[in-house]
Amino acid sequence: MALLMAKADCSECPIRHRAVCARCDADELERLEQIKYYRNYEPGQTIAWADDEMPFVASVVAGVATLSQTLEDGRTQMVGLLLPSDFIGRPGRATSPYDVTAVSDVTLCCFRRKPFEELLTTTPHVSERLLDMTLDELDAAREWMLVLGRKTAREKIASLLTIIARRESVIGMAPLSGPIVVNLPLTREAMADYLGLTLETVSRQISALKREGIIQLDGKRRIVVPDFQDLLIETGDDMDGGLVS
Amino acid sequence: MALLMAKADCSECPIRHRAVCARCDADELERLEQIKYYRNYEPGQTIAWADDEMPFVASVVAGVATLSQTLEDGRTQMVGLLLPSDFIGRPGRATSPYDVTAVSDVTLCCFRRKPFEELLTTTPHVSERLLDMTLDELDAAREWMLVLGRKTAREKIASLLTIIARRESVIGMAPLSGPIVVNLPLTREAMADYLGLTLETVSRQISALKREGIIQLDGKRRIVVPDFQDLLIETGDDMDGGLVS
DNA sequence: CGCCCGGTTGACTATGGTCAATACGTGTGG
DNA sequence: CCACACGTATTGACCATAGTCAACCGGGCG
Repeated sequence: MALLMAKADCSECPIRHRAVCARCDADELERLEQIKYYRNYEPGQTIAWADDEMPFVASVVAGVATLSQTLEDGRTQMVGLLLPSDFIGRPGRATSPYDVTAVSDVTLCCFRRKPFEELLTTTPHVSERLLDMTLDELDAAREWMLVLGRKTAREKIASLLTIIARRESVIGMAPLSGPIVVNLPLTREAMADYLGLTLETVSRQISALKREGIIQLDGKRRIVVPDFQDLLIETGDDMDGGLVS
Repeated sequence: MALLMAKADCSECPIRHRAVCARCDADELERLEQIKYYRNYEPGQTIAWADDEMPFVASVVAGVATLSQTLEDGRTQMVGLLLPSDFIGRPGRATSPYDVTAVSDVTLCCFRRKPFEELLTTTPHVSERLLDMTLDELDAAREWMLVLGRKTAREKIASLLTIIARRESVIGMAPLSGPIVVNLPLTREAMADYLGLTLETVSRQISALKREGIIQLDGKRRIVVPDFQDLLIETGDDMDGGLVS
């Protein structure tokens, strides 16, 4: 279960060097500490409804959350996967056009909106970092557009697994060669919503990849990849990008 | 054909109040003038290849350009449609992961990379505006993810037309009720690349919408929409959003 | 005139969606 | 302790949407 830290010291924070506060010095950190507070959410809990007021912006400290949009008739598309250090909310706007939902136990480091916006104008280290993070998210969204628009179901599944594997490895859990383990916190339905597929197709394609030995299942939510290169080939991407044997 | 302005005065610039320089005062504008120069491109011309060095960042002054990604086997996905006032390039990175292509005659207002990056750190009005524009693009990309992942071919076409219509109306050419005219500068193939479809499917769906009287063609690149509400219904979106009667 | 490019249309196919039955795991209550 | 129910996942049969391949149209230009 999620820690119930009252107001942990920023210098101890697990996302200290990757979140919006990454470039802050001790002085700036102190100003952030003034306006921050933690909140915890349980799996399945809604953090914010689309177009509702959100009194804060926040960093994900632990856990996984999603951003998603839903059409009138129920079709939904996930548009963001929020892992630790990712930022939630838009400065200068009190509502988010997306539903924000906790997928696992989630801990947020929240900042009251108004003071945070003031801080943005007075603290270049924060606004610069936020610009950088936003540009990264824009690149990620555009990469995802390629997946949604042009890849086959099998390639979509492989792409999702490689992206989660890569992000886990950045967070520092595993190297990206040899057999690796991917903890995917998503249900089949959530994967389908992310990939623009139905949950049946997701299930079938995962079964196919398993049958062919490209992945192995260890329970429903843990996937073992014996050879990451094999999985990369299935994504349909340029795979010469980098390592030569 | 595109104007060949040597170094027009910023205060005369058609995108003065919407581009990255929108919030600059006379003083800041002057510093921008120092490092700017114009470049023109012809339809079909490549402005930048993916992963090649770009010595500048730029604002689109006139014309239409696209951002796109291509897989090894030739499948391509457009990930951005650049209209006047849109920004090209990423500060802090010398290459773009996308192909940038002129679709019509294009005029860019270019800034040499290094001086522009220095300006970013010293001129909050520019960096704030850039953050805002980037957040807008992120929202647009995410809206597009919904189109790519969850909409039918017909809904995709309708969505593209409404988006272009909306952007043209912002630029100040037309109201959004009653019969409106959409100038779409894209070939069927470019539309297909944007929508994640084949050009045949684009052609068929446009024919279907025409047959049903929702749109009329005036030449190949000009579309008349007799009733914008009818088109909105075809997008599959929430259409109660706003106007009552 | 004839070619080329962009567009349209048709016939057929394939990929992924729909609907439905079945399996599996976990927590609840008799 | 077992029975059951519920949520999640798998699998199958069938179908619909969009993709493929190919023929044809029409305007502009050498």
